[in-house]
Amino acid sequence: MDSAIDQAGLDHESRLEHGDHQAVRLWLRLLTCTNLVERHLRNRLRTEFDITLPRFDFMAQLAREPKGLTMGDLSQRMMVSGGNVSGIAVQLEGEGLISREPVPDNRRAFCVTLTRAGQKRFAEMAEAHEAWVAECLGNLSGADYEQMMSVLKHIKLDVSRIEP
Amino acid sequence: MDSAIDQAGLDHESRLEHGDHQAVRLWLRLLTCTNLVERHLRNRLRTEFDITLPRFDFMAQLAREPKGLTMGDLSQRMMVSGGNVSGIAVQLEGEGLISREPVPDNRRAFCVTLTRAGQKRFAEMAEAHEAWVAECLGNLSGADYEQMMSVLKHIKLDVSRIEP
DNA sequence: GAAAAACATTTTATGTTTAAAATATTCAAA
DNA sequence: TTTGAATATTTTAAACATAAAATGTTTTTC
Repeated sequence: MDSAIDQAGLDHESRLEHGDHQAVRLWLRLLTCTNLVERHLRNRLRTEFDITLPRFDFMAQLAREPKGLTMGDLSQRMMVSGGNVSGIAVQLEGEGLISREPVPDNRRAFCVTLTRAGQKRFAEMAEAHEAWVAECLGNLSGADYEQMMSVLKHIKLDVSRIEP
Repeated sequence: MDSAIDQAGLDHESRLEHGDHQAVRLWLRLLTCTNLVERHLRNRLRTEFDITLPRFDFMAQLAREPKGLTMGDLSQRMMVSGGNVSGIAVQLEGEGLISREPVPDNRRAFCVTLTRAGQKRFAEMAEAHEAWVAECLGNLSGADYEQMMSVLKHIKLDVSRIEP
């Protein structure tokens, strides 16, 4: 299991040399932290709902777009490759949680929506998911929260400026 | 390529509903941001050094432990499973970048070290890598940096308290 | 000192992820 | 209108990831 991983202070940050720059230190801590939370959420989704994080993300995107999304939209919003979305869609369709219908005026595209069953299932999962996230990240002051949001937005901008 | 992903403001955060909690907003922004940087670094390592991020991480761990590490140490520090580390080690050994030698007083364990060639190759990559990270995260004030480090450490503690 | 437990690693099976190639459709000129 | 470019998706191949089983080694315990 993960016990070997969780037990000690040995993680990505252990890669540090004395003279490394601030930026590298921050990056490794950011990576460690995000991986930790992501792994936690992934485990809980698997053990409590028998679903993977990508499938949950897929359904989450659809949940807030009742009109449906195309495969391309989903790929973009989930920030993963098209082939990936394609594979997930086949599985979720097989389980009856989503439906894919042709778009009238564009025979290349599919319109993907949550089925009634998919909506119900997602609602249950979303509630639990939100509580788990709050356990991980909910312990911050309002000021800390605002600061993080602001700095992260700044970083996001910097990165997207590099590779257009 | 990734162009479809990089072009717009549509990403994980687009999953948000109006009433969602602070914690979820912060989590999605954290995830988006980390993925963005990670993808950027992965792409540059691939295009400029023809190496994957996991292999780079593997070598980075060894670079700062000239005495070498066991497979278990590497698994722990990289926060991945043992089987995974095993596969990467076979490849890097095949390329002559690392060596695995038996440990005198424990015939179960291997001592993994960078070869001379591995050290040389890693030094080149590390320099470039540090510059790339600085491009992404180097644009923060000292105060922002300190704040981020502190909040992330706090989150890390919170998460590790949940699942022991 | 033998049996049992713990340890370190590899192997196996399964699944995820990505980039790139393939397929099919739509749009824009010339 | 047919050539070519752009779009939307799926398929493919390779790398990566995990859990669980298998192998061999060390330590504990009785």
